[in-house]
Amino acid sequence: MVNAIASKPQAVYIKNMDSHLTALNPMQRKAVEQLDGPVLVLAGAGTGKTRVLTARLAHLLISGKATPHQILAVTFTNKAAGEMRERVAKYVGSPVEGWWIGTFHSIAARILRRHAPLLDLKPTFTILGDDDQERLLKQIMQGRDIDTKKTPPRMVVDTISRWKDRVMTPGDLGPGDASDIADGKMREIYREYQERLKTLNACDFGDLILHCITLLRNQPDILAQYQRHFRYILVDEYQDTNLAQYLWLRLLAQGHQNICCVGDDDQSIYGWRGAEVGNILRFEEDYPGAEVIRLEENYRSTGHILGAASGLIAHNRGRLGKTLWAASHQDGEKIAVMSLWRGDEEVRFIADEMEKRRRTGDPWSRMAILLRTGYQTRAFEEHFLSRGIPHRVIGGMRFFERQEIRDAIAYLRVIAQPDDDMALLRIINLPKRGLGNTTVDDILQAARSSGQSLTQAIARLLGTDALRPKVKTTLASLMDDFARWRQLGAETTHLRLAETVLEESGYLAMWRAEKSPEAQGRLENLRELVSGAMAEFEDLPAFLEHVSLVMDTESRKGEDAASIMTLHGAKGLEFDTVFLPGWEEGLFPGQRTLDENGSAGLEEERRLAYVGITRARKRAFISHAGERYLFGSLTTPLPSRFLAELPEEHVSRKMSSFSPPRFGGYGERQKPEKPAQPKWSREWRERQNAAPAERPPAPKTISLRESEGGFGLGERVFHQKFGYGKVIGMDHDRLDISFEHAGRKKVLDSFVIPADEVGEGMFT
DNA sequence: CTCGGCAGAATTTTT
DNA sequence: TTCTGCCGAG
Repeated sequence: MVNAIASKPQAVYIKNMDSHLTALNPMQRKAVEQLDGPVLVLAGAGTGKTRVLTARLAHLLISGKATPHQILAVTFTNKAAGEMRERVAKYVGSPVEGWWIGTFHSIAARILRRHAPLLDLKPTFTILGDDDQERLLKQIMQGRDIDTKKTPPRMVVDTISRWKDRVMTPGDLGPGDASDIADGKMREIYREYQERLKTLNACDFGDLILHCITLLRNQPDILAQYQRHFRYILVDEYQDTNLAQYLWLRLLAQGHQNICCVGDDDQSIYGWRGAEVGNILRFEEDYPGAEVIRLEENYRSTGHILGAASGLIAHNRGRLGKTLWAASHQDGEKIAVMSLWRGDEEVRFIADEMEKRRRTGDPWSRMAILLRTGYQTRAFEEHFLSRGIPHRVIGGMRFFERQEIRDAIAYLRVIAQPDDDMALLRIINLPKRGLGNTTVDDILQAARSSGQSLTQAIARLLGTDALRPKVKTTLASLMDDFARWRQLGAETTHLRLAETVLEESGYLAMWRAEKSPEAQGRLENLRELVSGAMAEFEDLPAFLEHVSLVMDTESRKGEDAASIMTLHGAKGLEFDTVFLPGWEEGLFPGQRTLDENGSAGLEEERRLAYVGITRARKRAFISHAGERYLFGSLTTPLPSRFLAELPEEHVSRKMSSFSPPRFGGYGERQKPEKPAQPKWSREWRERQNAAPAERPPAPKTISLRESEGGFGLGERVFHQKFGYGKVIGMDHDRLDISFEHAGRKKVLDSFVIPADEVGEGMFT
């Protein structure tokens, strides 16, 4: 049985026996060399965490304490796992295939497949993505007459996932749990959901860990095998583990307790999806005698950046406490805190600043805009597009989550696993075949009452008169198609198969027929799926397993482009120049977080701010606007409280001198005059005055244009809407301007500024 | 069954 | 503002 766990033993050739220890600082070296017993490595941002992790792995091998197969190394993301594999491969001459380096979920799935029958599953069980989960739950809810409008299935999915994170089965729920959701029927829904999963021979992501725990708890002999087998355990991003993952690790580490967890409590930003900072805070209690090693020497950022970040995070309670210090003795530039009048001005300011940096030789790829929410990206994207700034929006819709990709995969799933009902349901009427809700419900009904899968039920119904003739013909032909494709799959490559299926099913034709601009992109994605993603795998089953676990593909990299992404997406990355816009109350910290999670939520937001600042190597710009269009209406947010928490000695606060327009804009309906100072300016000042002495002074408005009419004939000016132009006439406060692109217009002088004040001149 | 129109909502995200 | 999902009409 133990041999079943390990794949075939391989010889390990070590390159450069000691190279993994050179160039480590004393603390890093300790973290690498302390191999036995529980170790917690508190690795602050930029302190060389990955390097320690891989060096430690190499050290285990070199010291002869373990063979590759006896080490379990767990990460959260495939990206992190991939990087670890890659780095380890540099130390070791053999390929790292078959090693136990992977994500929690992929390793759990691997264990689970070996013992599936013990959990009432077939080893071929499918892993449901969240859209499958959502559709399944929606079905269940509708079957129980629960209004899916009042209770969005998404919410139910999340609720169940959170329960699974906390290892709660339907039986563990008290009557009070989530009684406010779904008419208080959550417990029954959850129970039915689990039953349906079993029937479907499927697991969701939570189940992978949960079933594993059940297995290890109920089968002491199997647990003992794994405990013996994994002599050393390494865990990355420990602060992100949830209760289930924590227990899973505990089970495996019991006994030898050779577990090394690396993490940073200050970078715990996934509480909302079940991560328990408590796991890392409690480590020493959980593993008595644990060695705690702090990595505090930061190799990434300048002194000012670290000072500002440290000062901010110091406002959090309940942290283990670390003091980052800069390895370089350079303080660098202070963090620039920018107060701007309007959201669009903020966008323009950042674009200006980026272009300026670009002109001095900084590549775009070393600049990033980090945002609290996804929808904030749009404004930047649009502006960058119009200005020709190369950029990349990271995050967004991932490749395997795209509709067309999931559809195509559903076809392949039905071919590989005829009983995969979720997949069949997805494409049964796609492209439209006249198999609508009524028909599908009938079939579902029939399948459920006979305990068969959909495919089986359809086969049976085709032999009866239960179906309308038209429907019967359609279904028969669809089933014939699948039978033919399965046959084809045995004869040709999975790539060829995929092409044929997409073509013959009419799926490609469906998109070709659509005239929308996206349709073209969808076809390209499908081509990419076959020639790119699928081509990397041996056969269809291998590809499908990968797909169910991995929702990520590397989009084209290597091109020089600035990054636009959420703060969450930026964790683990670094850039020379980082822009952090939108630091406004309600947005960052987000209103909803505050409402729902109170001070714990606030602290997590603050950690997010900390993560953002510490992404910067050389400089950071933090900004907020006094007015911002949000969902179509104008808001006047206050500056984020985090701005006031930044230590004064590490920031320089600047304010836009661009006079706020008193009207909506040229040619538009005139709005009533605004107060001389925006709301945020006054209230912020009040807050500053009320605050203790160490609070920063209120930002000063220095050079609001003294008076109107300061323009001269022939002067080059800039207008927010019309761009650059030359003054060719004046009449009191009205200027006659010939714009370079917009032509000749008459505008109020308060709408334009001298062209040379655009960009750097905009601030004092 | 399909399509068009309208109402309502709109963090953060991995596996 | 923009997207989604639902309902009603054909």
